[in-house]
Amino acid sequence: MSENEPAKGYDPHSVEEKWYRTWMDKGYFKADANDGDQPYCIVIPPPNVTGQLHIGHALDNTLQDILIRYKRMKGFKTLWQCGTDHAGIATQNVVERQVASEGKTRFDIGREAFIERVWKWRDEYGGKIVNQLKKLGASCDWSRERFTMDEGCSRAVREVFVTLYNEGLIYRGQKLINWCPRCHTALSDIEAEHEDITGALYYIKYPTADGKGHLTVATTRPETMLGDTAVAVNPEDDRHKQWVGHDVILPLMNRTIPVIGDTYVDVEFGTGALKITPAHDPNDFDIGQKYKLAMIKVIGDDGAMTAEAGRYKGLDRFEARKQIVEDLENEGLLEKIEQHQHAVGHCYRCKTIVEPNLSLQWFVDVKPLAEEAIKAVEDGRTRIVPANWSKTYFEWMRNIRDWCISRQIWWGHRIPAWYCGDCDEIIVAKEDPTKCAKCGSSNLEQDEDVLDTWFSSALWPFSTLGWPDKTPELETFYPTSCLVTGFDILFFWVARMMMMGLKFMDTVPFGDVYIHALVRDEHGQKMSKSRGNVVDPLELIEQYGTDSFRFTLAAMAAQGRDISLSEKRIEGYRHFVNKIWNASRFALMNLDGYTDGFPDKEQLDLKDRWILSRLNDVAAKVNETLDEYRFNETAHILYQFIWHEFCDWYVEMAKPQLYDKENAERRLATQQMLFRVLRSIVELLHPIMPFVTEEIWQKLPGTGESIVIARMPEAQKQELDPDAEAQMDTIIQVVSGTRNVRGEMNINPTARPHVDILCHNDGVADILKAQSEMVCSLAGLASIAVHREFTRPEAAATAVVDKAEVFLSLEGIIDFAEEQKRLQKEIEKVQKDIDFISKKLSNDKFVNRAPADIVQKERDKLEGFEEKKAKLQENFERIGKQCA
RNA sequence: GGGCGGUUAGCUCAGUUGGGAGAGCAUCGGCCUUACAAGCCGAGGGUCAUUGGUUCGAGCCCAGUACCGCCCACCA
Repeated sequence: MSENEPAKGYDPHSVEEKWYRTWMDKGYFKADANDGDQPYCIVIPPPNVTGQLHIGHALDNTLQDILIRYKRMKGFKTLWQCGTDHAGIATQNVVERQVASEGKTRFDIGREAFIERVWKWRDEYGGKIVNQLKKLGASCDWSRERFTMDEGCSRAVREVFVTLYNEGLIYRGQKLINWCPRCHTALSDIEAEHEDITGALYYIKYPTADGKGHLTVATTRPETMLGDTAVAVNPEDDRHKQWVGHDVILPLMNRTIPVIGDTYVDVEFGTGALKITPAHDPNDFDIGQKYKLAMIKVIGDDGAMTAEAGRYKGLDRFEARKQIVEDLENEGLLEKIEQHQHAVGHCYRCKTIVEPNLSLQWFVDVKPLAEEAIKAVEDGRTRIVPANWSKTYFEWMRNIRDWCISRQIWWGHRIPAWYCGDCDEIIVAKEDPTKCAKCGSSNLEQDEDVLDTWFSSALWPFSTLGWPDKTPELETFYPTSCLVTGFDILFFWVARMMMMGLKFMDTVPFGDVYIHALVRDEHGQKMSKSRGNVVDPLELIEQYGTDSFRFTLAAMAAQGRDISLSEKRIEGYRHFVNKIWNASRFALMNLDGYTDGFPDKEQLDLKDRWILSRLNDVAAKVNETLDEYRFNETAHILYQFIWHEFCDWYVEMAKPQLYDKENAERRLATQQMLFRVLRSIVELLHPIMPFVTEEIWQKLPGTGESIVIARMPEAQKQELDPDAEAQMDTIIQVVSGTRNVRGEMNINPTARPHVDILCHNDGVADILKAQSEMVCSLAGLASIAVHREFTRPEAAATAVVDKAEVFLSLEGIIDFAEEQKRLQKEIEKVQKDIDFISKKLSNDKFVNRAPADIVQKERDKLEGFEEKKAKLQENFERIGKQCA
């Protein structure tokens, strides 16, 4: 055993920790804006400070790290801008729970003290996800880590808010918004998740004021009737149109409300009569505005009925619903109840059913911003990959509605608006004002609300680079190169970054948006706590090592399709890591006598020229597929090449030469070649598997400081060698053919038989002769003899391959009947091929219309198959005689 | 209601210019051969959901159907 010999199995944990620390100490991840190279920048989708690394983060950040490491190795000046998001509602919820465990509410503590506690919480626990990203190997520039609530980001937020306000794109207004009674805040439209549930449609009679009849309305939310201020019917509707202009009595409240006629009402639905509750339904709100109806708010911000709800005051909204239905029934006003499927909005943070509520909030008029954002994708300034996501993007952008940005919580960027206590002035300013701009009063109070968390996230690509200051970072790295994220935040985040980037930087925030899929469980089910199928990436890393985990994610990341992650797969790739480890171990065990350098062209033998050609082909494909975000192809190309070409064939072919210390020159050339290829392999693999590749690279002779800053191999066209590949193909066919016979015939693997090869092609025969030693070693033979003319032996098994016949003497080794059966099977197989192609070639249309080269190819193939069949037939008959 | 995906080997999935279907795991047979049993050598397994069309030729292009999944949407 040599002192160079590494451990027999690869142990990821110590290696990972060691190298990550080293990389950090050496500052390899730090970007330098003043450096001369071309920039490449990715901004991280900032994880919530409250976050735990889940499988989605793992995929997202693995892909980003692959790109970043790849570009870094290609010599780009590379910045992976990282940081975390303050996550307003989520974080506030966490700290509120903490406070609740002490028996208090945030109101008991007060705003200032509460915010202080959130900061304290953040300082204590907010680093968790950052450390988890490090375990994943993420090569972020941690020295530039940002937080959406830090001083710089906050300044950017104010700058943007004030500018948009001054341009009239931010305004304050009474509108219907989605209200979460549990989080006690307004939400934007996309923060209300619509879910189909089976509810009920209640048919309620509204008696007419003249006492002569009634109109029946249908509603899914009877409790809102308390706030009804009209009933609407379609003026075309013969059933109801006579009531238009008359009044009805609102049951339970005994309020007289008008019947109005509007074509909005669908004659087909329900009874064709629609109750109008402007304060609690978006459509009713519009109708209410149109007809100047009163807006009566009967459901309060806590989800309980208000004083306007009369005797139902104080009841929870769902309790009130029950009570109202019961009361209507008692009064004989409930006509019927039907089952009804409909979509109900839920808070995206706490899943509580949201209430459409009338409320005074701040909004962004996004239409003008969206127009630019649409153009930028249309004309390709930003490319969405895969392209079909741009359809979704356009669809949303074209139907965009005003964005409600105020939140009634404490944790977040407080709205920079002050209200004068002495006049009606609203002051919106970057700096906190001391007195009213209109009346000079110092009786000012700042708006209590904070901004939607996504407001600050929308600025992330430029706020993190120093904006509104003109920094070298901004100059160098904006627009960023690529954004990598899941489709679930296409609207929340990507779309808004596009709008804000274009508005404030006049340029798109990123050239490419790579949208990846969702990670599901091994059966394609969405991972969720309730299903109990959530896998923890940190546990997978613990169990399989980071490299195999990352490789799995990359290998599964086919564009436009969700990932079903199975542990079996990760286990398989752990074997792959180990395979590479052991191949390196083999090379290092045969290091003695090695001197640095590379053999001259003349010293390269067939196997060397072949592997060099293959390596360059693979390098080309790795570069190409990474440039196009085809991560799964990159992974498969490398897997296939490393395992099945390099390990299975090249290393095996190198063995006899490495063991033969007599031929020092040949041995050295092979050693040098082995290290050269191995080195390129780990370099190509490094973006996907950062740790094991560094560990190996460091052990290889003549490398350098770190693989992190090594040069990514690129294809050298002059190294491609089609001749060598064709010749190796022959060798591989002969060896495989021989092995096949041995395997099928159950010949003792330790036996070292002699083999005769019949080959009429001089070129091929020469190659086989020249490589006879190699063929013997690969096929486990004692010797081979290549013949141009040869009388087929009586007792031999046969492998018929392209351009050659292999004869394995069977004296006393096997059963002739068995061999005959095997040959029969082979003949049948070939016959099928012949039939297929003959049919094709006898079709005039094919012969006449298909391109000539395709037709010729088919003819050549047919000739080959027929030749093979003839040989098999001959051998079959010869063996038949033996049987008899 | 609109839009987007999916349907390929027992399982999970690849298959980008249309030219006789691939991988990993699982299965079967043989090997502790001095890098690796987390391995080596061999084998079996698919009318590529369905119907029709374009084409000399379709897993791939077009149209329809079925089933599954996702997103968006103010029919109460």
